[in-house]
Amino acid sequence: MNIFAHFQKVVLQELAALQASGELAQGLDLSRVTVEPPRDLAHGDLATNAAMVLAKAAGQSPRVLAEKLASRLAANSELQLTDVAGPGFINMRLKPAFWPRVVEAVLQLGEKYGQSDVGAGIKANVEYVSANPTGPLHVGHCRGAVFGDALAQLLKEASYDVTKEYYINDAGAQVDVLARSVYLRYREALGEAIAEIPAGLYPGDYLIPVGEALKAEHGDRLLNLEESQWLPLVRTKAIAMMMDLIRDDLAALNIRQEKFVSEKSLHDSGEVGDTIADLRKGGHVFMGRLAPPKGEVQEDWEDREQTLFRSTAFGDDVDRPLVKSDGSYTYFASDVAYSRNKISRGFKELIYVLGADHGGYVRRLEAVAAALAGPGAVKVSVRLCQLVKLYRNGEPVRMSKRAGEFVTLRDVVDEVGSDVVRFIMLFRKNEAPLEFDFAKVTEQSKDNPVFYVQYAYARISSVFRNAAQELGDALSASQNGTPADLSLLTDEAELVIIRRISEYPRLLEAAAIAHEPHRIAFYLNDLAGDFHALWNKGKESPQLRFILTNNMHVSLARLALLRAIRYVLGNGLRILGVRPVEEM
RNA sequence: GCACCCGUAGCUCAGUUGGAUAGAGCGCUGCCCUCCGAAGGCAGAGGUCACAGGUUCGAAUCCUGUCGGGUGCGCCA
Repeated sequence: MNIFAHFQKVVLQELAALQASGELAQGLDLSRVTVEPPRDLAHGDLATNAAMVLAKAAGQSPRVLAEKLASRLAANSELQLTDVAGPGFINMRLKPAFWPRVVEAVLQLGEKYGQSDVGAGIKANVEYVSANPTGPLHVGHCRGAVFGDALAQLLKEASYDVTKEYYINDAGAQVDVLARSVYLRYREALGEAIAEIPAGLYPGDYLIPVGEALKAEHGDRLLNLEESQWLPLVRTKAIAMMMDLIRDDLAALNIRQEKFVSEKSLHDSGEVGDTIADLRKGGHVFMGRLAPPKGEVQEDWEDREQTLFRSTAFGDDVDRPLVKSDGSYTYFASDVAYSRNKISRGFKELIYVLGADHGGYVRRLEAVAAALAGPGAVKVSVRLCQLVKLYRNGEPVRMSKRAGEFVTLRDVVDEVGSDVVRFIMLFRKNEAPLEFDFAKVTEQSKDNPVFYVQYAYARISSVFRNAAQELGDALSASQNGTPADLSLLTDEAELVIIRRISEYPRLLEAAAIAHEPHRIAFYLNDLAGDFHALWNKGKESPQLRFILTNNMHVSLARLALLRAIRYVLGNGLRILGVRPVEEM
């Protein structure tokens, strides 16, 4: 139940009636007609911009058109009063009897309340994390991981057919470096003294178990082989174990992607070559020269003719090379093949969650999809996540790049818990930098949104524990179908909450369309604030408490409202991937 | 040099994709509470939405330019 969508329909019906009676021109563009909550409650419960949007095309003044529409809306049985305000807004106030229906709808729909069908029938692919399989995830991966996961869930709640995906970069030079690093650990496992890890290799201790696994599997047989012989073996084993490590890290954040695509497999299967052939057929590939990059002077710049993808035809800044000077494919070439792979699996929306340092990739990813699928056939949406700065009691956490001295994702999750990490990472829009202070995020106070929201949920749960004792049978009867009289919810603080709850479906839909899960987090913080305010009123005025043994009807109505609040809090937290807590 | 992101209260940030008198938390000021319905409450002050133009009924939001901060710019992945 989305009351704004509901009354938008009502407004459109009345506009059609005006057209039928000749009071309004035919053939108007009605797509911009909206029904929204007004910014100021004094204006009413709903407002429509219909008159202002249509005035020009209809050849009428906004105020006159608004008056006509308002007088028709005034006859609606659900509306108490309508009036025209400002430049032509129509403000509508709902009859008080309408609000209980919102609460009823929440209680009836429960965990489904707020879900939308805007994405029905749309296959969407959300690719996130996709870190190189060369070691454990570090804190920098946290934000994209949480963002991608929450976005995927948000889209699911809006009925998109979502696949959560990870692209394994297992084909480049960095995995050969990984293999050589592991080979050293293998020799170490066999008893050799390896001293310091040479520069250019991965020094981390997390590779020691890989060396030992190789020893267990092969004994000392690999020692006598040429590098060209042992490297593929070692590499395969190392990548597999690194991916297990990464999957464990993600699991610690309750992230489980359902599809892992290997870059190497795109080469092995011939898809990279096929894709370039496709592009060539489409006239998107040519031999040409690139201008040297501006800015920083590149000493090893070599002007040469090379195989290029004409991405400038789709709005990119420069054309992109597909083949390196040694004849092998570029990373970009396998990226193109991966795009084609996704498109061939039927996805209509390709969502990439990347770090802010990948801003330069947006245009070329859009260009690739347009070239492969045709302009506009597949929607590409790149979400860039800005950096996370770590603090401890206000002091920046220093991270040395030497010798593996970085803060891992696991360090952070182990210290504060996945719920805190997830909520904080989502309590900022993705393109803004984020500060993460270990002290602040675990603080139990109003300015810590994680605590504030979870506390609201826990407080409600606590009310129900007490109510079960104090109200007993009457409570269980009301939960088993005997409806509470919700018209008894008349306090302003209660109505504020019902209004807030009524906005949730609209908010969820907008957040899904905009790919902005942070809106859910902010909404939950607001809803929690409304609830805490109501709770505090009950401290001042005992007659506003939830559990009233001397006024069972009011008490049951308020408990019904609390149940509705708890559903909405729970539903929102589910999108964020944060567990609700029954008690603190 | 070019491209992209950002610029909103003293601080940290929201702002329902163009709506009405721009909001929240912290901090500040003033009252209230010492209550396990605990991990405080209520109220107030605080704004040239970086700046200058433009688009229209209407702009923090869209377009152009300027200033400031961040990120990136072939044969790495």
